[in-house]
Amino acid sequence: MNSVESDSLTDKAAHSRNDIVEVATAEFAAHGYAGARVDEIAARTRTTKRMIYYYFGSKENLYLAVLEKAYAQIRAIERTVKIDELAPEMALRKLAEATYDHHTTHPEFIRLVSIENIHQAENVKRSKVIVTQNASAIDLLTEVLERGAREGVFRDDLDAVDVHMMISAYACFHVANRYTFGAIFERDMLDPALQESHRRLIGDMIVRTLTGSGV
Amino acid sequence: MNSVESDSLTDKAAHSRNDIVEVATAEFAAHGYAGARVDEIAARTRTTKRMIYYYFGSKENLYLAVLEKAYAQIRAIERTVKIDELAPEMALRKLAEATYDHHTTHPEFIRLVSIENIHQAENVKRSKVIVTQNASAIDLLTEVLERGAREGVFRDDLDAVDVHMMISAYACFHVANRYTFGAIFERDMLDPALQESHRRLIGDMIVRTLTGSGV
DNA sequence: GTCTATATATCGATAGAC
DNA sequence: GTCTATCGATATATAGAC
Repeated sequence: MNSVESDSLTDKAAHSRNDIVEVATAEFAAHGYAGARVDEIAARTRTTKRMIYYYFGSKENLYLAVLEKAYAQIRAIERTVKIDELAPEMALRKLAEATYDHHTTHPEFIRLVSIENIHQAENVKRSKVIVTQNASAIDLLTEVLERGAREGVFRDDLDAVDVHMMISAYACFHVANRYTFGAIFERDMLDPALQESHRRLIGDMIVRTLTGSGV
Repeated sequence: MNSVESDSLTDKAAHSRNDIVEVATAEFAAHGYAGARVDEIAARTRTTKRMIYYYFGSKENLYLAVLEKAYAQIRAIERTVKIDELAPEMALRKLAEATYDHHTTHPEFIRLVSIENIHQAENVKRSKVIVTQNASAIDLLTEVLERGAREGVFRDDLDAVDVHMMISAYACFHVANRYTFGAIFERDMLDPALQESHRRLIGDMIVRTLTGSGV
């Protein structure tokens, strides 16, 4: 009996569950909720379709599990930025870049959000944990904006939700609309050769909107 | 025989086709491609399911017809702006506002674009007319940016596709992510009470990104 | 907990009369 | 061109042995 087989049953079960959720994430992100096939998910795991229903009960519950795991992973985006050590403009730029980096490296998450919006966010609404965890995403932003406003470098007529909206819009669009945009303008927004300039652009956009003047 | 019934057969056929496409647009936008039901579309038209297959041959072809009609309607967004009569900053602001106005008043279109991206734009790619028509969306923008750069009011390291990306991102996000954003931050981005300020914000954002300076 | 086999429902697509 | 009725394929979900 080798080390893998000697795992306890509960560990194996947890592993199976994770395996299923991981494959299901890819499947839902690739084909939408209705387009995803439970058979296909089962075929790509080491378990069977019977086990999916044994663990999750239904396709809908499996989708909810996928959604909660995906949303759980973005809690910590802002924590990588050391807000207090930076001038407000630089802190704001770093926060924008952190969101940009996360979204461009987690396309499945963005696609799941798109799918969820097609269904009017009914599953997100149902999950208390998703809402409360993610609403805190604007806490650090609020801090930075208030400090910048106190110091007189930021305008004070935009709140953190407004700014988060602009940041998310730019970062989401890169991933969510990659294919139609690429087809029409013949430019892959996620081309590695463009990453550096697009990363600079989101910082410019946000900082200038908060600091600049314009007609 | 009244005026309606005296319509020629071809007119009636065209009317039926339009009726089907219109209902199908709502159905696809509401449930995604796989989630949309041909039976449901038929039930909401004055024709029958048999007629849908008679006219369009398949669900996929019907979806393509829906997509082409939706994309055809956005050709003229920029034409409403009298570019030449305005200073570059104001022209740019007006172009951004025109896109914002279009997207926020055509949610079905934005939802179809989201759905199309889930399917990696395979249908948009198949339609030559969609690609060529929409690629021209940046022509006026190019003009304005070049004029602004010549006059020294705009930076010259961003091209029209970059700027179009920022504008589209902001405008699309409002509609496409309305529900998850609303669920998490308890703010409806399309609330009429916010429309004026959000419309001003997209203008600020774009103009300041092009003109301003920032850390 | 895990397998094979199968029930049950639904959906896209079609037959054939008029 | 338009209808009713229905086929055939496929999908979610479950039965029951081990």
